[in-house]
Amino acid sequence: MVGRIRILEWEAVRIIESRCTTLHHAKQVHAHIYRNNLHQCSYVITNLLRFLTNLPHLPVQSYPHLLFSQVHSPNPFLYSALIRAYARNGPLFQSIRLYSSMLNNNVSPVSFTFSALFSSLKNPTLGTQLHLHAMLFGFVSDLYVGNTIIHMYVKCGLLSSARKVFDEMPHRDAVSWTELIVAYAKSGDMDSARELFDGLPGKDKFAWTSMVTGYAQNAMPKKALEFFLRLQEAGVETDEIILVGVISACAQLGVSGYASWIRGIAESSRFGSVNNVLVGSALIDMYSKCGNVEEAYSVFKGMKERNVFSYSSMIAGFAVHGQARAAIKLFYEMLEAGIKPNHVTFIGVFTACSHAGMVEQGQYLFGVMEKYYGVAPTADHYACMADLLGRAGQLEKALQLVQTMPMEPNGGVWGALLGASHIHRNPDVAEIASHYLFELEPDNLGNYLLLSNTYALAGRWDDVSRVRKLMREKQLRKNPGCSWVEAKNGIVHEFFAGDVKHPEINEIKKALDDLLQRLKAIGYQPKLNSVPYDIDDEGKRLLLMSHSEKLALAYGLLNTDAGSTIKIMKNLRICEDCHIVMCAASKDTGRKIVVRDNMRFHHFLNGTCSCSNFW
DNA sequence: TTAGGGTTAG
Repeated sequence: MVGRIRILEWEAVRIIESRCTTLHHAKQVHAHIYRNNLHQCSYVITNLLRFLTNLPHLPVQSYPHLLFSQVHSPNPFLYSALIRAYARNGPLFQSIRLYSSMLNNNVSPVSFTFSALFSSLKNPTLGTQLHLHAMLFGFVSDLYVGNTIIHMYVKCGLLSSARKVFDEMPHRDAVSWTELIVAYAKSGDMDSARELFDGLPGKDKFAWTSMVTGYAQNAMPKKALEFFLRLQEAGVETDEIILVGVISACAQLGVSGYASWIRGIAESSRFGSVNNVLVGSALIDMYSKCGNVEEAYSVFKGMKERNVFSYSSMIAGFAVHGQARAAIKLFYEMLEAGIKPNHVTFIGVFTACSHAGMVEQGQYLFGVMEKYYGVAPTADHYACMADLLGRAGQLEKALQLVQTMPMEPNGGVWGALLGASHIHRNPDVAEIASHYLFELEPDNLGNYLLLSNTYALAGRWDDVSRVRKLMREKQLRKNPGCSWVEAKNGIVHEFFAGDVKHPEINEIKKALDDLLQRLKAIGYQPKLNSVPYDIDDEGKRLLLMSHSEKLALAYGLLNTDAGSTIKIMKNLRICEDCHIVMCAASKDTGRKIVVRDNMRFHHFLNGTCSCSNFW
């Protein structure tokens, strides 16, 4: 008889494994189990639960508990399986209650009990208590339990506790290492991640990927590329996740040479943009950040499948390149394709409206985003609206919106208002915005500069010195302006404001001087009030001449083929005078000039800019 | 029974 039951149990588990793909099937299988009088068998029900928990979107609260309650004397594995079910799909307190009732019924936990408890736990108090229990029952030296405890501490943000567990583990595996490497990377501590990685004996694909994506996510794109090359040398096969990390690194570098290099690698792998929505979306973002929005769109068009990421990246791409109408059009195409926009999509849409002065369109969509599309506006969306109204010159309305918004305005909101006050030279609104900003972001230098420049534009030099003094007291120093330009051999040259170090500086200065003379002949006047210092006009003229983007432009004119686009990147916002010069130079030389500043892209062609002077 | 993922504004 015993043997017969064992065969039946085994048979039931086999049926569970082959048939339980939906809740409906699970119920059929359960009926079969009941008919065969196996519904009290912990082993069979544990397996059924295991499959149920892996099925997505199941009402785990009721059905699994029903299964469980039919078993008269559940064994520790069945308890643990239900604990895991509750830990995964909630409510969490049920899993803790089950654990206590297990102890009360004198059922001793097994290691699986603890890994089930820890797997989804994010409560540090509970986590620490259960860690103690695991120690008392002698399970902390178990590899799985140790790994889930590390996982739990990482989720709770207690990195040092996680590290302590790691250091004390008698046996570790690749999971233990990677879990910690990723945790350090996510916390921004790439040095510790690197240290662990270097000490890892057998570096597998997960570990390599974590380093590449970690560097990419922490704005260290060159390091990310370096590790990608090392990963290839180590013979690790590239997959879509690695590619996405490297593509994102290339996007940050913004250099077209790197872009076409990684594109080639991606397209010649199994993970090309046509079939892989992840790689495709990353490429869209990369091309638009490299200044090539046409290529971004061509990747987008070529994709077989598109999701909310692909659409949102493309919309944001159009937005920062000043193609607002294309962005809005794509937004409506997205809706027609049945893809639900998310909060990021709306940021892109509002940015587009804002840079094109499309106030009514933006306000309309802001008004209906929750009602029609189920996306509740966040403070970030309010920041976009403050920007939209503010840029369009409706500063009072923008201020009113900020003062009546339903949540606490964040730095972005006041920052948008301050930026708009600067554009429209309104020191009064600028003062209100900076009052809050200096509280929220006391060390953000840009805010002090905007306020001081707004005072300067209004000629309020006493206030300028007051803000500058504040900056000195806080020991905030201005980042030097810096620009990069791609020469025709793909090498990137760097220029600082007032640069004298470049080996060809004399030729560059001569070329710039010649250009400015020609531009003056067709009416260019240096915009002296772009200089926020109280110095004489000649000093202002010299300072403007030495701006890094002008040096980069002159270098680009000397070192790129006639007819090709000159691509310049700048770490700060382009100044009004440089913007005028770029416009005029594009007409004078017949060249297309693309400038990526820290805000957006400017496409200069035949005397005009894609931003329509909205930036 | 635990580990790597793309879109965001001032």
